[in-house]
Order: sequence, then structure tokens, then C-alpha cells
Amino acid sequence: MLVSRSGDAYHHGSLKPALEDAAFELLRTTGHTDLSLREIARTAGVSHNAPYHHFGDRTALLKRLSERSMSELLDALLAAQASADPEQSARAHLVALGTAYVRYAAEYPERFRVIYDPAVCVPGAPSAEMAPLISAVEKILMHATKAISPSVSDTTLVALTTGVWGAVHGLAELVIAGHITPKQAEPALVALFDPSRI
Amino acid sequence: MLVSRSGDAYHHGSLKPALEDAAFELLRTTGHTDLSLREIARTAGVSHNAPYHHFGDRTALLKRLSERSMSELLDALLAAQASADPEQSARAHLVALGTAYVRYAAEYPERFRVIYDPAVCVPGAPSAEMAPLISAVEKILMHATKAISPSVSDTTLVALTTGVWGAVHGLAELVIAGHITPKQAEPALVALFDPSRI
DNA sequence: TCCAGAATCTGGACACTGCCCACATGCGTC
DNA sequence: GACGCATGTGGGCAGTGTCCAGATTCTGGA
Repeated sequence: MLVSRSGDAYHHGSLKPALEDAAFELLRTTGHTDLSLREIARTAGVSHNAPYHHFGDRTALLKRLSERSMSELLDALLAAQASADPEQSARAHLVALGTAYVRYAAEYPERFRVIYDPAVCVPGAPSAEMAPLISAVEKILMHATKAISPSVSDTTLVALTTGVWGAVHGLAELVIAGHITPKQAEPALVALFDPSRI
Repeated sequence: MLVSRSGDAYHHGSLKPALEDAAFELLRTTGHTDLSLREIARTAGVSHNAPYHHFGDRTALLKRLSERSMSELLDALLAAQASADPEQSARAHLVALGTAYVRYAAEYPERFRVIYDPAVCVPGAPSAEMAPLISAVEKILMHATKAISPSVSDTTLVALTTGVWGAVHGLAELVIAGHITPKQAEPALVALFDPSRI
């Protein structure tokens, strides 16, 4: 029931998504720490108080942005999964997934960062929208991990998947922090996931 | 040449370290994002402008805190290295290092976070105090990695070390973000560093 | 010893922020 | 058509980082 915003209507009609879009766009270049509700409101062309009628407070908007970012990250992983060459090894597939993860972080560092900020998403208590996204990411990683180590016990598979997530995530963070380049991340994944490295 | 601060001297005598200490202490519980120069100044008992005579701006103080935190993290790794059982396997040693890394992050999440915030430490251009700390951490990890894969080429060793750092770092971040518990991190390290997992 | 300049500290000010309040507007429903 | 509520507005408050001018103290050279 979107009311078209013709002219200078007093009521915007669809301000909530407009604010989200404006903020999400600002998140291309601005860290979520520096995101200001007032600037977002100005960008959307409304008063500095309008956002409070759609988001309880600043953190609520950041939560929403973190969900949208996680959804984008999941899409990147799904795309990597879909474009997998059926001939490629299980290890190459896992590396491709990891590379997609790192690439998203490198391309949208501020969006990536808001996903994992404990000040935004309360640790251990993900929102109803966030929880399935997290599960989906874990499922993708676990599936790819199982393909590498098919004969392993369930508990080991879980531990190994956690390790894979950690490795991929850590390389992404190190890239964002500037300690390594994206070019260094891929051979690191290759080396780490090579069981014959001994 | 520290002037003792007897009574209400106009000049503090050693305000710079006092400010650092106060801020570092606040960093036990408060995120560096929420650290306020004015609160730090109040804690140290000086006016809100005194810090500007010792730190150019807020970021300069955060830089200093990030160096102190990195030094603490390095100490944790060195302690783990020193207390290594000579009988333990190379793999167990690497797991112990990783566990120490994760434990520091879990115990001082706010200090850990300031280390890797690109808004604090300019990516790719570490300060003169930070650079050797980073190198030392890398050296420790590389040494332990080489012990696991002694016959590997130099380039592979570098890639593998990057992967190990990423894994350890990512698990630490996931713990801080609340996605996994410290208890889950250790078996993940064990599984990941086990070359016979296939 | 004295004094000028540098270092340090202070209070005031400005622009900005998140958030609360009271009030204005207009849509949807009876 | 009128009432009610969601949605918009502006004003205000406390807090922040940073700049400026002035006060105080330290220091090194005559």
C-alpha cells in the first residue's frame, strides 16, 4: 500500500524503506559507527525526528542494516555455490566459497563490519530475521566441509565447520584491517584446506 | 623526570600516562567507540581540554591504546609459548597458541577490537610502535606453523601461516561476536590443524 | 638571579549528535 | 463527517570533539 510521494506531501508514504535505503547506501563509504540518524534523515529529506517513528532508536536501524548486509553476504555465497564447476574438487569448492566471503568483506567492509558488531546484534540472541541467515551460512559451509571430509564423525564435522568459518571470517577481517591483501587470502585458503600439506 | 603531584598542582606532571592508564582501564568494559575524551579527562581529574596537549586528537589516543593492547596480546602468545610442554606435539603447540589468542580476545574484547579497527590503525601503515608487535605475532605463528609442516616451500609456509592467523583471528572474532563460545573454538582449532582429518 | 618563551592547563564556545517533548497533519475507520 | 492514531514537524537538553584565548608553571639562557 505504497502511497506515491508526489510533490511535497506531508506524509512520505514509504519512509521506512527510504531511510533504510539511504542508510544502506551511506554504508558503502561510511562506517556504521559514524552513521548519524540526522544525516540519514537529511538524505531522505525529512526532519531529524521522523526516523524515530519507524525505528525505536539508532541501534534498531543498525540492526536492520546488519540483516540486509548478512542477506547480501549470503547471496554472495549462494552465487559462488551456484556457479561451481561440477568437475571441480570439493576443496576447490570450499576455496571458492571462502574467496566469495572474503571478496564481499573487501568490497563492502562497512556492511560486513556491521554484521558482526556485538553492539548492534546482541551476541547470542540474533533477531528473528538474522537467525535464519546465520543458519544458512553455516549450512553452506558445513555442506562444503563435509564434501572434503565425508567420513568424519558428526561432532568432528561441526568442529571442522566452525574452524572453516573462523578461517574464512578471520581472513576477511585481516583484509579489512589492512594486514593482508585479498590476493594473499586465496592462497592462504588453498594451503589451509589442503590436507596433504604435511 | 616525573614531578610528583602533591596537592592540587596546576601541572599534573605525568598526565599523558595517567590518561592512557585511565583510558586503558575504561577499555575493560567500554568499547573504544564509546570512549569519550571528556570522560577520560574527568577520570584523570583534569579539564576536558588537557588531553589535547598530549594527544593531537581522539584517534591519537586510540592508536596508543591499540598499541598497548597488541603488546598485551603478544605477551599472551609469548606466555603460551614459554609454558609449552617440550613433549607436546607441534600441533598441540599451535593449538595452544591459538587458544591463547582466542582467550585474550574473549577476556578483553574491547581491547582486542581496538587493535584491528581500521579507523584507528590506518590499514597498511602501522605506527612505528605497532609494526614490530605485528611482526612478532606473525613470527610466532610462522614458527609454530613450520613445526607442523617442516618440509613445505617458503611461499607455501607464508600462505599457510596467513591461513593459521586468519583461522585463529576469525575464531576470536566469532567468539566476541557471540556466534560461538570459547569452548567451541578449541576443538575447531584441533580439527582444523589436524592434517589427518581426511 | 631574573626573565622571556615554551609547555601545560583552564574555561568558553561552536557545531554536531541521540533522544525526549509538545504540537501539526492527514489517513483510515466507524 | 468526525474521531483516533500513525506519521510528520520544530524546539530543547545533555553529551561529544575540537578550536580559541587566556592563565599558570616550568625551563634555559643572560
